[in-house]
Amino acid sequence: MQISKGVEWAAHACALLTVLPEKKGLRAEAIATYLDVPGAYMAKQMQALRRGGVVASVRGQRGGYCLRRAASDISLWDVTAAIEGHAPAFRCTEIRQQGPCGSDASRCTRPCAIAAAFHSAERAFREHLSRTSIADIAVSVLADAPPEQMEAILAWTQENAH
Amino acid sequence: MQISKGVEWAAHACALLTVLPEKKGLRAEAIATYLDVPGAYMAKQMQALRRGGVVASVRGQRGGYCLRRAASDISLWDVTAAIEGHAPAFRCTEIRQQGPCGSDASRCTRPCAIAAAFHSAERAFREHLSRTSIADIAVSVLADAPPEQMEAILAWTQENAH
DNA sequence: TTTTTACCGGATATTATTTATCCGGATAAA
DNA sequence: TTTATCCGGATAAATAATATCCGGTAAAAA
Repeated sequence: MQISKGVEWAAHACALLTVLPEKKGLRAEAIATYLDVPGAYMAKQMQALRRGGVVASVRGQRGGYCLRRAASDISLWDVTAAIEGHAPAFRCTEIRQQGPCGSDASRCTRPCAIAAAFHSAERAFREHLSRTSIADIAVSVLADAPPEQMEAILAWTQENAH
Repeated sequence: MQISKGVEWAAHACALLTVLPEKKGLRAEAIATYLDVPGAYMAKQMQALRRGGVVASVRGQRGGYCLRRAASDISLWDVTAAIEGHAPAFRCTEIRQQGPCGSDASRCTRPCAIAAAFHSAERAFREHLSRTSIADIAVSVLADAPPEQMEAILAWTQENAH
């Protein structure tokens, strides 16, 4: 039961994009350099974020990525779902229908009690993530940063934004 | 973000063990036959359940597995943790300390905001599973079963219990 | 119009995890 | 002593996660 590290990278990338000047974008390679992660794979995650509607992309020279909505309107669940997909983590293989005492398929209209419990727990997980926005993350990160780091971040983004 | 199917098998196995007569056990191979899953791998999951304190085992001839506590005192989280381990699904790699604007390690006493959000969501997931017991599952399964299936289950367990 | 730069999508390779089997040893009943 | 079972480790195959590369497309700049 592991969450891929692409989710962590994507979340940090979104937090970085919040400090971007209006109407500007950051290249995938620049984001990878900022986070110190492999560029090619980071680019893959950015494409997934785009397909998930989290970020917008501009192609060609002076292209790059920026958030598609206000950071307060993008949740950690949006980011997670974009990278990992919407498929439930618990996969019910209908064991109750198997074996010498298996239930008849026609009788299995209601979901299996075990699957129902896991899906309910996953719903709680999702709702928790849905309540935390990228804006919340960015605020928390910047609140902990000393003034000189804040300046460094702003300077870096100004320098690398397209 | 997948939950291994060993968890599903283990949960069904525990539900089966609830209908076992007092002081009796079921062999790993018998459990596998009942659920119609590979015997060798099912045996592995039963060993994990034992290490996790969920079931007790008796070795030698007429050996087998039985629940270690009352079914109402075993939660789906106990089962999940026994199979998948207690490690959090989200692994923070301290990206905030990396790259050209990374934070100094000495300043990172509080957990990263992203990691904190995921761990909080996971806690909600765990607490949900902790509130569902194997007894709840068993009751729900048996409530849906027609009388002839209930008889078949009881007959099968009587026949295969040691 | 041509060149340059960057995203896009697919193919591919590598590594880790999951799924699955097997075997020798320990244990307890027959 | 024999038989049946769990136990733990080694091993192997299948699947998923991690990572790279390349040809294509789009858009700006020269």
